[in-house]
Amino acid sequence: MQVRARIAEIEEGLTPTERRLCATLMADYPFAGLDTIQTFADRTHTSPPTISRFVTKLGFNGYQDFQRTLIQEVRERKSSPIDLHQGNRTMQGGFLEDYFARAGTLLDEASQTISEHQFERICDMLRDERRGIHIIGGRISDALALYLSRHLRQIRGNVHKLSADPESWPEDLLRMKPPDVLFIVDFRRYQPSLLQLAKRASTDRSANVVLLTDKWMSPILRHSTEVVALPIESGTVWDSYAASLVLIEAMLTRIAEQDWNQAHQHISNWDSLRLDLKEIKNGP
Amino acid sequence: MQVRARIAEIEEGLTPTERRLCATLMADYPFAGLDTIQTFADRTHTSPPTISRFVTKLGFNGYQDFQRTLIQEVRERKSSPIDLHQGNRTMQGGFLEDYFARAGTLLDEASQTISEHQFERICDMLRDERRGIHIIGGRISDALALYLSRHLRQIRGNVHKLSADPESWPEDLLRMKPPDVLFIVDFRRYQPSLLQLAKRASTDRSANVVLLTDKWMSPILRHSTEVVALPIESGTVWDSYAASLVLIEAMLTRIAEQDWNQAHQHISNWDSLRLDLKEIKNGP
DNA sequence: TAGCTTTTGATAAACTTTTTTCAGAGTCAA
DNA sequence: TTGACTCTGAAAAAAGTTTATCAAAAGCTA
Repeated sequence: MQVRARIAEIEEGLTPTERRLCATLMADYPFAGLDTIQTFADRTHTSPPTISRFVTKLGFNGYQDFQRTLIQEVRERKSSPIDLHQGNRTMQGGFLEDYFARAGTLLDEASQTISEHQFERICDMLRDERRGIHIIGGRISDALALYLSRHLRQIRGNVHKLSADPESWPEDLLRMKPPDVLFIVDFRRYQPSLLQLAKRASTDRSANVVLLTDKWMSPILRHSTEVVALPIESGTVWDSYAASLVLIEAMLTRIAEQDWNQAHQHISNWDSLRLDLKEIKNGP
Repeated sequence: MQVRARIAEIEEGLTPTERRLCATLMADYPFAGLDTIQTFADRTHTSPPTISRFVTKLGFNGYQDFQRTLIQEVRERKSSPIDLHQGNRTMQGGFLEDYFARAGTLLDEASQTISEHQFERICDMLRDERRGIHIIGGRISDALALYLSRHLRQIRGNVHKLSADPESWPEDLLRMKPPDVLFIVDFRRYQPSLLQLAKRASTDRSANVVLLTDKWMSPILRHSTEVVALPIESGTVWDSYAASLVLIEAMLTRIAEQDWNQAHQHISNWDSLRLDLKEIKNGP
């Protein structure tokens, strides 16, 4: 309650008209301050200059500065439920239970973040057998990329997992051709090398770049055909990638269900192949 | 959710760049839209005209109209904070929303499955620097094992990720010594080779085997010191490993928080090393 | 009441933000 | 490849918003 506090502090030294401003602001805090200065003036039957002087007295650097501060406050209040949990955690003693609850919240948020349409578009792309699929992740998110590629390979062919090592990327780039898809998982902190890769893939190789990132937006955004930004803040010292995993699973499920016969065929082939290999390995 | 809904409606007819705007807005909804048009353009690496056209397509009467609508939404949501999570649940949405809901259910079940005590015991083991930690997963769950090992390595030393290839296991086994931990992630379908590994590790090398499996119980059960069985049935053709990921994240968080100084030291070292390798930090 | 100070709003200037215009880049079909 | 088309951003124009100036009004003191 930064602004509220400031007002309380200096209210003594204000003029009668300015006190009216305070009252109006408090009555509809903080939204009264989010209108234009003109609207605010009309509502209080004063004039823009009066408002302007008022916020300056409050210590702000103009009306726009004041507004930005208010928005910031609203934004922070939104996330405060999570902070509340943090306080209660030690009291309740249920670290694990609490953590699972937080992850659940992340999932709820995530399902709002991506539209069904976009989801279908991405699935369609990944399902399309005419397209080669190239998958890579950042340092940490690479585990997710790996997960996707392993499973996708069970459903369809022509799936390539790019190595984390940039040395091998030139070859990978050469293998990409127009309708192909480069699926990148990139969470903060973003790696410049991946950005380069995405740039090359989209400009030189005309690949469709699909980006899975967080709300701070990997710079790869610029080179992407599709961008999905998921919540990752767990309210702890570590980010949580639960939403990403679930999204990836949802995609795989969707792709597999759409043409179940084909997918099933693939899985069967793949399984029988595994058995063969195992027998070979185990030997006599 | 007026604006959200409008976006979902017309998303089909949008250009790639405009879809990126959607993603950015959704990722930080609705605050991304409360900045100036210039700031929004910068964040999305586009230009003000693009944003302006976008909101017009959305049916607004200019950017300021758009902003006012967003503020109105915030104002209304403020009075009923619960509806974000509960309200939409009952409304049966599309595939994606449904899938996320199912995953949420899995998490709820999972938090009942493992006791806080057991959780603490496992964390204590993994935190103990005197023990070497050896990690491996089955074919598909290996991605989870990889995730665990990558992150654990940020917190403490002496963490080994075993290769999926049994050829290299003899060496790995030789490296294990009494108080060490072998952390195995094994979901159906279980691999006989992993069972062999677990058996050797526990009998010949006296390692503590910690097993993360599903309710059908990997046969490794017999050789394990600790067993955690998580729900994985998503109600679709594919199993979901969301609960496992969240559990692993919870463990990492717990371990890191417990001795934050030490973990922080590790992370800092690790980060500075990364910076030397010319990687950038991003985000707030 | 006169004279002084403080407060306020009309106006206009300064500034910021948004929209329009226009040309170049890219895409697609023939 | 060409030509028609769409998409995008730079620059300029327009619109909108905020602040500075200044004079009138109000309050206060003698």
